[in-house]
Amino acid sequence: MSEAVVKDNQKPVLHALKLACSNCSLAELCLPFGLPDADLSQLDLLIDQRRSVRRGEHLYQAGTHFESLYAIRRGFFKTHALTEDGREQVTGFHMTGEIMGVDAISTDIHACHATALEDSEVCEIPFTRLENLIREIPALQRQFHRIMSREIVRDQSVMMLLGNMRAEERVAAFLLNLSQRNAARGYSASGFHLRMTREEIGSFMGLKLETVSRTFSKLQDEGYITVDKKRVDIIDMERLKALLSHCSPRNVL
Amino acid sequence: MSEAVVKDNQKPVLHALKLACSNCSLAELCLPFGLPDADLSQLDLLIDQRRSVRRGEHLYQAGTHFESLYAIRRGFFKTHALTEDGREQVTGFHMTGEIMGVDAISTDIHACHATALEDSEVCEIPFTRLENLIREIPALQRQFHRIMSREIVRDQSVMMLLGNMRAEERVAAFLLNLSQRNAARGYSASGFHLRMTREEIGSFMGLKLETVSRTFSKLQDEGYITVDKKRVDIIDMERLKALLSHCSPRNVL
DNA sequence: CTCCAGATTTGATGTGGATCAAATGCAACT
DNA sequence: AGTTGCATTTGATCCACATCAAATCTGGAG
Repeated sequence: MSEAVVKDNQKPVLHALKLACSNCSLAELCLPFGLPDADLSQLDLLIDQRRSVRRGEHLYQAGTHFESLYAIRRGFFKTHALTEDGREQVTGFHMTGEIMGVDAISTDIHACHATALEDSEVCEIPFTRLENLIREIPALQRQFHRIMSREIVRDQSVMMLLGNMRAEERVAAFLLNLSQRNAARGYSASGFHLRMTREEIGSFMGLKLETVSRTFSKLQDEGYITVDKKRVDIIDMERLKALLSHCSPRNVL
Repeated sequence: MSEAVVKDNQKPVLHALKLACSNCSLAELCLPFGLPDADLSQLDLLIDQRRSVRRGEHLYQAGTHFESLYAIRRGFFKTHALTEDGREQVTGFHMTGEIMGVDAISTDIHACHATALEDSEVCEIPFTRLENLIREIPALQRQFHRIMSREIVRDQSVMMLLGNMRAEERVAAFLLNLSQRNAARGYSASGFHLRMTREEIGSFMGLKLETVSRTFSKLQDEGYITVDKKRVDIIDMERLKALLSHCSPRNVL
């Protein structure tokens, strides 16, 4: 679908305007981090396609052939897998500047689905060409390795969460994690709009949707947060963090 | 500290004999997979140090500076982190041919401890030099990316396990995983010796040690396996796999 | 606007695994 | 052999969360 769009003639103009990593504000969260301008423009050449994905549509599906990584330019995604009996397990939530698809490198097949939770745009990064460029630019190589490693650390702290924490702690950790990631993008750390349903939160955190809902209510009653459907405001950040103090030295989700 | 070890006694002789990736039987599980001989010898040059780690000793500790990855030449390790209140969470078990330490790339600080569960030997791979070599050898680059990606996939399937499965299923999945990895190394898929305690298994699987013990007993009573302290034999592999049939990811669309 | 399917909240009840407790087994000592 | 300290097993009880159920809310389609 988006292939057709790219080939249109007027595209190259938009192209130069919109696609360049060199003028992307997300640079320091994304692949270009730490690159000098000269190298940045090489990265620009690599990303010759952008895709927009409407809310509810998938960016890729589990089982399909892997060719590209995707950097989120705008929007919000979940990655998820289905079990044989049809239940779904959410494996992550992803926001602007984050790279999706690295799990597929090991087998050349996507291990999970990626679905937009709001209207989104991604930069498509052909992986073979990225590997070539990585060999030319040490700083890009280092940043790419960091991104993969960060994903491993992130997954391992989710493992700790699922293995050790009770419901209240899990939800607190989840909210604090969203808060931090919002802050890193220049948005409010204390108030935000949830893009996912209670069920998706529960799936990610190993809880049932009813438990997520009850826990939100409980945290609200106890003055940690206010919740109004998808809107969450953290009222007492310190106390919320204190809920987790005994769970982990550093690696909180 | 490891520098000191290298200096003592007869070590350098063993060195030349045993260190070469080129004659290492683990090659296809490890970094050298797919490399032509010419490139292999370059990899040999990189690995100029081997460390032996006695049972119970750590290979590295969380919080220490990261310099090298480690390939397990012989032995068995756990990686684990401590929570503030002193509980430990096991984040993985690692056997011959596997690479440890990739989680530290993101921050240059080790995110977890690595402790030998039996007397072991590892090849130390200085990371900066590995990155240099990776830029020279595309096949090595690809294999390294696969290894990182595989770790991500592995962690995500543990997340699914912790989020979805009941105790019996978790233990079955754990045993089947060990079985597969043994088989991949040319050992028996049906019978093996557990290197870790019930408590460590429980920590990894999000269960208490008593639950692990009870579940072993239950699986034995029902004819799936036999357990005699650390020795486990899988009696009915098919039925054991069937326990998981409805949990496994369905990658078809 | 109304209608309707899905999302959320809240209550009542059940249960799997945690917790508490105690006996036994086993390896490394002396 | 006896002692010590940890690992394991097994039983009894408890509780956090799942499950079942129902009411309410919400947003999108017509």
